Amino acid sequence: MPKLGMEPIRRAALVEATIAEIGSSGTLDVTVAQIARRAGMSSALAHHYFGGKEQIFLAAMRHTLTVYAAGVRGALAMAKGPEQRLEAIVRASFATSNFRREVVAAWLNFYVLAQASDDARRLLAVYQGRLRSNLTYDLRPLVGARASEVADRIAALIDGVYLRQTLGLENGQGQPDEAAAVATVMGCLTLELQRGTT
Amino acid sequence: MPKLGMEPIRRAALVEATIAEIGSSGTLDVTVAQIARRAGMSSALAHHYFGGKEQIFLAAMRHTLTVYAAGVRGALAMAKGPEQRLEAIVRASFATSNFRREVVAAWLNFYVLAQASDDARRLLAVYQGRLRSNLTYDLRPLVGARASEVADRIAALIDGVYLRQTLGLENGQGQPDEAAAVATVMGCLTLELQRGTT
DNA sequence: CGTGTTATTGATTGACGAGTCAATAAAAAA
DNA sequence: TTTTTTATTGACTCGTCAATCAATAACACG
Repeated sequence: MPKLGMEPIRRAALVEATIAEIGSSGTLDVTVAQIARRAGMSSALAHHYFGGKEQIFLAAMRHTLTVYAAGVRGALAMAKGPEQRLEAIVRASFATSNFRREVVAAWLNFYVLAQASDDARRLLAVYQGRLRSNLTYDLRPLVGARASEVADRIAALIDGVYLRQTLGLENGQGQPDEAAAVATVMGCLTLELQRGTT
Repeated sequence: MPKLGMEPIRRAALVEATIAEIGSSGTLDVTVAQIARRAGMSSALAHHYFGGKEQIFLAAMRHTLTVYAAGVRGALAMAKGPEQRLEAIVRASFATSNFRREVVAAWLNFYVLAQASDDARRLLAVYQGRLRSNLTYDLRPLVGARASEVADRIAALIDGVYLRQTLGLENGQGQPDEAAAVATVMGCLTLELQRGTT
């Protein structure tokens, strides 16, 4: 019984199912049929709306990125001063909406895809650019000329903490430890701020 | 014209070819035939010696890990005192033998595989355990109780720097910047050491 | 020499999966 | 009510690829 206006609903369901399926298999080697089944439709319909497997996955990552960006904006909105803003960025990076097992798995696979797909590479560059720019902006008043260098370090550390989550959860169950992740990064950041402009 | 004692030679060739092939495609989606062709043999022979695709890849990573471990041991051998030893570990992590584009690509895919394959997970755990243990051992006299925390941070940073290399090289050519990588990690480490036991 | 062992491959099998298409069904528009 | 548009799927095509196998060739050894 086809109802109208299904497209956005189907798309959203597929995006969600894609993340879930990658999270549960760990791999990008998920069949369109699997994703579609989880989203409650036939694989033909998935192809109909997205065109192809890679496009489904890119849409999923675009969505993840959007959620992440919104989180950062939200956290920044209520931060006062550079220090608080920096902490807001870090906290947002590990906020529960992004820092779930499935999402982390998707990120990891996204990095892999970025090596082969130009579209994925561009998308990833957007994320990295934004993060870097956000960090540098608020680091400038605190560490001056070192802002750029420190931003790189913090960004790498954030990515590294993500990366380690994928394995830390040996079991396959359980969610990442948000507080520990924030502490790890903030520890480094604090030291950098104490050092200041040198 | 079959010559005897080919097995070790073939195995080595396949291991090397695997890294190269993954490096050039970026993906783990490399066919056994591709690897075998690059190694100068038929795919049947590759199966003959290794049994299956995953085993070929695991052998390649085991080899990479061995080379890495040897590098660390070598660097440690000529380091005097904890500070020098720590720097040796960091430098070895980014030594040219490990820190090549293809090898980094292989690492990345290895992390992905570790989510799905128990063998890969175990192997990765070995690496992480060794790194952590090496770092903690030499951090203890310098930062005392914080050793464990700092080791985690440094290890995450190292992994993060690796991760970022995969994308930094937008072109697909060019090799990672060893000096910059070392500087990034040592910068953090230096701050931690300055802070000392607090 | 035979006989067994190691090396090697072309050809084949069997499975799986992406993407297409024609057909069906319901709602909306005319 | 006919017609068009949107939704939806089962069935099919076409490739690809891992893995197997039977066959061939050279060497070692008694």
